[in-house]
Amino acid sequence: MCKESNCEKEAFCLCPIRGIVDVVSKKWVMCVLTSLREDPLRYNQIKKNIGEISPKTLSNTLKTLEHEGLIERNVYGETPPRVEYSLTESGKELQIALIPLVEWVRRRENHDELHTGQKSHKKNQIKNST
Amino acid sequence: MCKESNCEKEAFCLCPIRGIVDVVSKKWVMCVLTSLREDPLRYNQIKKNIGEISPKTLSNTLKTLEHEGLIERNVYGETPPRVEYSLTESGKELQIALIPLVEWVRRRENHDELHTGQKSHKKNQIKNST
DNA sequence: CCGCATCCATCGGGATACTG
DNA sequence: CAGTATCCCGATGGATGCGG
Repeated sequence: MCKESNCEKEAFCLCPIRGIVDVVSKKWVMCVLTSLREDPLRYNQIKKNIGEISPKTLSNTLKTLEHEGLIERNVYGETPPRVEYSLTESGKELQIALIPLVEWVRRRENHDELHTGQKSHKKNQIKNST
Repeated sequence: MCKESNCEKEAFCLCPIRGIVDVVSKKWVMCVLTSLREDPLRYNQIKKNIGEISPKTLSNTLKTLEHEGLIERNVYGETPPRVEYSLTESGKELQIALIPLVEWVRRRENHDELHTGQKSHKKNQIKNST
């Protein structure tokens, strides 16, 4: 039994993915992973791709992803220095595992537009009562 | 083209799911959704199921999930008051869409144990340099 | 070019007490 | 029972400047 939600049928418990969901929900992780889908990229290429990300945040994001085994960091001892980031096998498999979620989101957006004429979700979450 | 990560092939871009991933990554969302998988539950039943969650946090979590259309809130005008929460169709479909992710996590945990004798990920992320 | 160091604002979430 | 009100803390991420 999962001790976090006390669900009996552990095979169907969602709690095990809390860890990875914490990771992929970091603000820029999705964008970085998507940027690396095709080819290895260098730090500043990723930065330019995404645009508004600050260097510290990109740095942290890349470290987390490397630590999780989702991307690889390859250093080439050149001057000027050259560092390339690429997806690992695990990272590619993660993207595949996320496809059904992408499709679910797209379906939901379509329903929203059909019923209400606008996208209703995903903006304005409930905020803490301050 | 996705403007967030500038990825050309929008069909494969992960950015669209950032919204829902933000939601499901809230600390207790997975546990709540799992708790509701079988039957409708009342506020304090969910609370007791999960155990350590604070009332404010559970309240906010439920509001967010309701706002996202993933759960339904049913009030029965009784004394003492009775409020039941249940999954909507959309909520059930979300859980189904997450199954590949659950399986990916399980595979990854198995690999970790085979190679290192322990679970290596999901603890100690890199923290901000303070 | 690839970052790290520092400062700062914001936010999610815990603990606890209280109310309709 | 089903929440709200209040206070508090740690973590995240933006902006900017510096270093190898």
